[in-house]
Order: sequence, then C-alpha cells, then structure tokens
Amino acid sequence: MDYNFSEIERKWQQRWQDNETYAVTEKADSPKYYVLDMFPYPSGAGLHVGHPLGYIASDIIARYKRNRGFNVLHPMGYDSFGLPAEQYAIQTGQHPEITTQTNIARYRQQLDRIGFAYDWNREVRTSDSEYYQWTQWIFGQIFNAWFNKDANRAEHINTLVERFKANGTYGVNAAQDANWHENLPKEKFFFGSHFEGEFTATDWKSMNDEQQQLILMHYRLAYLADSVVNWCPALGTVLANDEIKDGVSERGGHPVEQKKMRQWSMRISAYAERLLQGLETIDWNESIKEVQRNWIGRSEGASVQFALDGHDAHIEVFTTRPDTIFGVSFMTLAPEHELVSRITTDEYRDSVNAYVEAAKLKTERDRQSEVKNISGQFTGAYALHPFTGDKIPVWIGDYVLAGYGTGAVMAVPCGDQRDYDFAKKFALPIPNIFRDTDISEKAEASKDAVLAQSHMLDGHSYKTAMPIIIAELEKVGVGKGKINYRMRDAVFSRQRYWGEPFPIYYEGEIPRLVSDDALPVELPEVDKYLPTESGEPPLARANAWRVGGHKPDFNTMPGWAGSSWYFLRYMDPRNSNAFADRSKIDYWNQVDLYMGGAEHATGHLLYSRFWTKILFDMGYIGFDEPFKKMINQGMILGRSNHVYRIMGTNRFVTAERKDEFETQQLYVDIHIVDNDVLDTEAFKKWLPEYADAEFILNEKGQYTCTYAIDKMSKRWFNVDNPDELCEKYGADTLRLYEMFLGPVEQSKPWDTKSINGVHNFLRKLWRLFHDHDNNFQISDESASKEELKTLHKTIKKITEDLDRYSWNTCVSGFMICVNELQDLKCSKREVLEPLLILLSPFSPHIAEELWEKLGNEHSITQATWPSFDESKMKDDSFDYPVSFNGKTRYFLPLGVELSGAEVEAAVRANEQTARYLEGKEIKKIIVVPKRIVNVVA
RNA sequence: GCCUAGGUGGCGGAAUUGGUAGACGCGCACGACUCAAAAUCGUGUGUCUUCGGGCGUGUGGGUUCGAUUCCCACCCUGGGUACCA
Repeated sequence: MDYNFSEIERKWQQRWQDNETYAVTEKADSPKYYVLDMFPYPSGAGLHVGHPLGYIASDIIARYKRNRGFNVLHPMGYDSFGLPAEQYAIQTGQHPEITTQTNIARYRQQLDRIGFAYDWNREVRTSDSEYYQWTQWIFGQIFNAWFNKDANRAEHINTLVERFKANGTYGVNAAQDANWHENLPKEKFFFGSHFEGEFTATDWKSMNDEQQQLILMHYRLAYLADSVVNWCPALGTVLANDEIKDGVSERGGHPVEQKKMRQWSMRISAYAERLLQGLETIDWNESIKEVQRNWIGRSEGASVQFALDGHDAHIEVFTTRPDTIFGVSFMTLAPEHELVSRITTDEYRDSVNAYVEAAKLKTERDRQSEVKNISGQFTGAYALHPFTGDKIPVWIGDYVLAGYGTGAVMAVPCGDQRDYDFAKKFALPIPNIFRDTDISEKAEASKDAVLAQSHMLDGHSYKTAMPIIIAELEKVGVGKGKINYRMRDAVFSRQRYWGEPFPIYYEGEIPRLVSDDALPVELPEVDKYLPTESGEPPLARANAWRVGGHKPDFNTMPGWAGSSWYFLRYMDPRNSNAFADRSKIDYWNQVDLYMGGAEHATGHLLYSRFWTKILFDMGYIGFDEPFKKMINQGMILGRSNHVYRIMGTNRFVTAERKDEFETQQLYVDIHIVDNDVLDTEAFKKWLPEYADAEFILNEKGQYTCTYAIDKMSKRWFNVDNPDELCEKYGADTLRLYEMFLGPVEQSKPWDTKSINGVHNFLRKLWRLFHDHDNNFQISDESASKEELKTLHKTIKKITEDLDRYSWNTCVSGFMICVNELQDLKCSKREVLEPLLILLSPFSPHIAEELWEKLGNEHSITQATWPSFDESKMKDDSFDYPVSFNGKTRYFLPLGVELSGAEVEAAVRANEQTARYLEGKEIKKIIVVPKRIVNVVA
C-alpha cells in the first residue's frame, strides 16, 4: 500500500502522547486563544459520526491558531453525573461510578483515534469529588449572596446583615419573591398582621439566630423555599422548566404534575435584565439569542390593583395594555390563585372547588391540548374598577397561568382574543372602547386602534395613552408602570442519587453551609439507588450519613450545576486551594470559540451565563459572559435504506417494481447496501428471518433499495461509527470528510459512499511526495511561477476561509491545489512544505509524517503558518468576459495593467463586438477591471 | 400564530463587496491499462435545441448596464416557541 494510514496514525498518536505535544501552560508573552467543545455525557452507546463533527471543527481552529502563534487552550472532559448511569444502577445494582468509568474509557478510546489536539492533562469529570468540591463551593458563594437591585449586582450576604443592623430594611432594594413576607412562619415572629416585610434595626437585633436565618433565606440567591414545582412521579424528582418539553419530561417523556414542595432554588430571575442585555455583547447565532430572549420574556406594561368588593384585599394584575383598562368587564384568576378560596361565595363554593380540583388533575399537556376548550367558573365575588368603581365579576379559568405575572388578568374582551372567546362562551359583556371599530366577530388587538369611552384616554392610541394611564394609576395609587419577566427562578434540587450532594447540614430546621475546609461533601454509599419507601430521595438510604455531625440534605444538584462552570476549571484543573487561580483565570479569560449543539439554549447556556455573572459580581473572575463566540454544529442525519417485502411472503421486490405488488417497507442495514444496491447474499445472512428470502430483481439483475434521510438511530440500522471509518479510511480521511460534508452549522445527511473522494485526495497528496515505487522523492529546485501561484492562492484561500469558519470550502481548496500541482508534476519542497502546514490542522497525521520525511525535527504543530504574497498570485493577462446587455458572448484576454479606458478601446476594436451588436449602437460600455466588460446597446 | 434558518444539477454543496451561476466531491457515461475484475488514470456530464442559440438559483414583481446576492409580496421546508395577559 502506498499511503499506509493505519501505521502513520498509530505512530503519531503514540508520539503525541509520549511527547505531550498538546500540553499547554500560561505564557505571558504570547496571546491566548481558548477553544472549547461542549463536554459530552459519556453514554453507553459510544460516539457515532455525528458527535465528532463539532470536535473536529474546533480542533482544526485550535491547531490553526497554534500555528498562527497563539497559546491555545483546548481541553476536554466529561459531564459525568446524570440519569442514564443511575437508571442502569437501579436496574442492575451496579454503582453508577463503574458504568461511568467504563463509558468514559470507551469515549476516550474513540476520541483518541480521531487524533484530537486536546491537553488531556486538563481533563475534568463533574462526578469526581475533587471537581464537585468546587461546584459545592460555588453553591456556597451563591447561598451567601443577595441581589442588590440598586447596584444591579449580587453582593455578599454580610453586606445585607450590616445594613439590617444599621437601618433595618430601610433603603434595601433586594431581588425577592413578591409577598415573600407572607411565607414567613408567623408563629415564630412578633410581627403583626400589618407586616409587609419591613423592619427596623432594633427589630433585627432583637431577633434570635433562627429568626434572622429565616429572614435571610428570603434574600439569598440560592434559597430553600416551598414552591410549586414540576414533579415527575416516574422519575421520582422535580424538574426545572427547561427540562420539560410539551408538558412531559424531556428525558423519558413522562407526565409532570404541579406540586408544592420544599426545594432549593436559584434566584436567576434577579439577573433577567442582565442576561438579556448581555446577549448584545456576544457573538452567538441569532436564533439561540432569540430563544433566550423569549425564555427571559421581558414585557413592558403596568401592575394594577383591583380592590375586592366586601373584602380587605385586592387582586393585583400585570397587563401590557393598561390603556385598555376602561374595557375591563370581568377578571380571571388562575385556579391555583391564593385568593380563590377566600373570595368564593357560599353559593359558588362547590362548583369552584370542583373546578379547582379538576384543574389540579390536569397535566400541563392536558391544559395545552385543550386550548380550544374554554373553561371557567364564576366565584361569586366582585372587584371594583379603580377608576369607575364599577363592579366587575371575578372568574377563575385555567387559561390563566399561575406561573406568569401575578396569576390574574384583567379581562378586556374587546381587545384580547382569549378574553373575547371567554366572554362569548359565558355571555359576559363586551364593551367596545375603540373608535370606529367593529368587534362583532373578533377582538381588536392592534396597538394603532384609537380609544373611546376611556375618559382621559379618548382619542389616544397605545403609544400616547400609555404614559397617561401609568401616571394616572400612580396618582390614584392603584398601580404603576412595570416590566415583567416570564423567566422564573430555577429549581435546584433533584431527588436523585447520581449528582452533587449539597454542602448543607441542618440544625433543626435551619440549613447551614458546610465550611470550606470540610468540602467536599462526598456522595455516600447506599444499598439501592431508589427513593426510600417513605418517598425520600435515595441519599436518605445512607442511614448513618452525617455532615459535621448533623443531618445532611438528601437532595442532589441538577445536571447543569457541574456544567455551569467547567470552562473555568480547565484553566487550573488540579488546584486544591481554589476553583481556579485568579491569575490563570485572568490569563485565559473568556472562551474565544465555543462549539456545541443548539439544544442547550435554555439550559446549560443560560445557567452558565448566570453563574458567570454571579462569580463576576462576587469578584472571583474578571468577565461576566463566559462564551464570547459560539458556533452550533448541525445534526448529521443518517441515510437509511428500505427494501420491499411482498405482503404475507418472504419475497422482496426491487424498488423499480414495487408498485406492481402490495408491499411492506422495511429498513435494512446500510452496511449491506452499496450505492442503493442490496447485497442479497449478505441480506439473507443478516437476520435469521430473511435466511430463505427470495428476490425479484431489476433488468440489470440487481436489487435496488429506496432511501430516506432520518435521524441516526439503531432502529433504522443507519448508524455509522467513527471507529469503523478510522479503520477503513483513517482518521485523517474521516476528519477531512466530516468537514467536506457542508457548512458545519447546517444539518446534513451522512453518506459514507462519498468518503472515497477525500480519501483519494490524501492518496494524491501522498503521491506528490513519492515516486511510482513509493520511494520518498522531493526536489529542492526552486518553484516555477505557476507552482508559486497555486501555493499562494491556496494559502490565501485556507487562511481567509478559516478566519470565517468555512471549513468545507477549505477542503475543496486543498483538492484544487493538489490537482493543479499534480498537473504541474510538482514535487518541490518550496511548495509542498508550506502546503503541509496548511493541511496539518485538518489531517494532522499525514502532515506530521510527510513533514518528518522532509527532514523536520520538530512537530508540525510548532511550525509557523505561511503567509501569502499577492504579487506571486498575479496573472499577466485576464480573460475578460465580454457581455452584451448582461449576456456573456465572448472572452478577450487583455493585460491586467490596462486601464478601464484601454479595455473599452480594445473591446470596441474587436471584430466580434460588431457581430454581437447586430447593427445596434453602443450606448455605454461598463468596465470593471479584472472582472467583466458589459456592452450596453 | 410568532421567532429563526434555509430553498441553486441525479446527490452533498460553491459563488466572501451586486460582476463569467453550478467550484470541489459523489454518482453516472465513455475510453485507457488488464486474460478478466478491482484499483488507478483520462474525457464528458444543468437543461432544451432546428447547433444559430434559447432557458435556467422556490414563485411573482421591482431597483440596476448587470441580481443566487439588494427591495416588496407570496409559497414551501427544517429548527424553536406559544392560552405570556
């Protein structure tokens, strides 16, 4: 064999490992570049060809930047806490640690074969206690923080305590739950019924430690609270909003119900505005930014209080259209709204209770699927219009969500379609407050509509009415302008085994933070990985487990805890004194290029931004956005093949004739199909049920399959794994081919049959360096003008394409270059040596091998990226396409130094011009030097 | 519905600032080498054609000497999201 890739790749992978070629340290005198891949969860299935796509692309950039003189940090690790290992443990009793180790070993083996430039000395695993010690430590920092809204940043809880000591709550503007004070256990405090969360310094000092801790818990950024959570009975745990898709759990698709539980939460809502603003400063793709914007869900409007008739209470609503307040004809509360039971009159109590119970039983999915079924129930209570004093009936309805705004709406049926439908269904009045607008069929939601019957707002539309009504609300004292965010705080406890334990112990009911020197709080051993019989989390099975002699917290942290800060740990992975040394964090700074899937838009990518902002506020890092630029690789889809079995028989008919029979379409393993032609003998051996299959073939005597593009999955038999391809074609070919498929961000089908194209390219390259008998042969003659032109054109192409992250066009650039050099029969060092450097980020093994054969002693990874010389690329003449009225008619070779006027003269003088003019007059001639000539006639 | 990315040969795709549409690769066809096959190499390959040329980048319009590229309207596909008040 001429190009013996298996030997070459084995040799260089070994040598890189022996020489620690990819180990990096901080170097003050060179610029840094941080290239990061989203670290994988090591699943049992191993890698398929879709996984390495992003890794290869980022590896190429890492190698390229290194050749360009950057000190490149390019690490890899494992997000190794997670459900699959735990579920496997539940089924088999095998410790998740074992499963995880086995899977990691397999991943590592697969990754190594592809020849990545990772600094494996920096590997991190989120399930290692030396890693999660610092996840716990960061949790402690968040626990010990509150959010000062005036400064728009987090501060240490001690600054709050100092303020309480000095002035009580006076002047404190903190991010907290609305009405937080109502959730304090009243029996433990001396506050009267008038208490609205304000207290004096004297009050504070008179509180005992337990009382103070109970108060502080309502300020902390990581806090324990009774909250309505998404409880997933099948998984036995609570889930965050982003872990639920279409009303069922993202993992497993199990139903999720609403349940009030005592849980840790993260006060991410405090950062809503900064998370939104920060998006403007980072170079991410617009659709991901948009998903985050929607998730944050900022909307401007007003909060308005409606007094309740006959009650010492009011309903607070948030509305984006306070200008339509004179169109309110009823109010709707979410069935879960806390006022419901209080205000319901005896007359309606039974039906209200029935409605509330029914709503409780519905899952999120049921509620969503019943969009068309409007339901609701009158409570018997009335609210009072803040301006007119009119009595407004109060209804409950499950189209109002407890989790958005205040869980109550002022219904303006003439201006909102849902309110309109509700009013129609229950025959409620629909007063029209728009001038010259017909609302007999549907609501008028346009912001341009002109208001009428609206007192001070008459004649205004939304834009001008807003400031007036907000000022009016404030004057009367029943409301104010407000910005509302959809984003809720993130539930942070999971009732699972395989996750980070909390660095928390309990003194009575009071949670206390474990001191730094007692970290990590290690995951205890348990006999089984299931929840206890009493429904407590699996950690409660560790009967003897104590933290600092006290009762520990039996919950674990969610999957996103460890992944929210791993990019920082890579900077200083073995530090046992800090999560990372500040000087190293300052050196490596933000991730310059982050590569990964777009599916983490509202999970990992939001939470790591959140944690980064907290760490920034607390003074541990010097930047508040983690990932400066991000590229999301598209999914690689599988190409699956089908065969057609004639119903009720074991006969298979070729695709051309399938319509002649009644057939059943079946998937067939793509490995026994070549170019859509089935290997019928292999098919018989593939599965026992096909052993005596018979075939109806086409005219050529072949069995043709049809194909489809599906996700890669074992059940479509269309999975290709990288190991097989490395075996068959080599890692360099695989790397090149994955890049050649198309733009990295685009989803595209995987089709193994075209891989031989890039494989042939590498063999052609090899032959440039070798004679017919595969002897290395290279010439030291100086290169010709043509050869230099090809080289410099290629340097320019590859450099510019890499700078704009266009990997696929680089590969065709290499092919063009090698084709040209082959035509020129070029085997000159002056040309081939720089070419190898250009190719080395893409196909490092063959590049190293040929580089060494050229007599270089150091690895090609240390070579300097060649620069291009425009003068070497210049042609003496250019073949001008001459077009007439935009249609190209003939070509005219002219000197490149000719001016526009000279080119025009040459075109006028050419005898072909007259022919294409067909007797018409030349009106104008447009000349773009070295591009085109257009004759306008 | 809304947001977002896209629509170019048989297939994957290229065309960076408005300047020769289809680079590069696959596939296909023919040829060379071979007893033969594989591999390799070479030639051709958008489409129609009366061989002059005509038509061609989802559709219809517009701007321009010139539009895959810019503008307007619409259609289709992928991804995301939704009783959000």
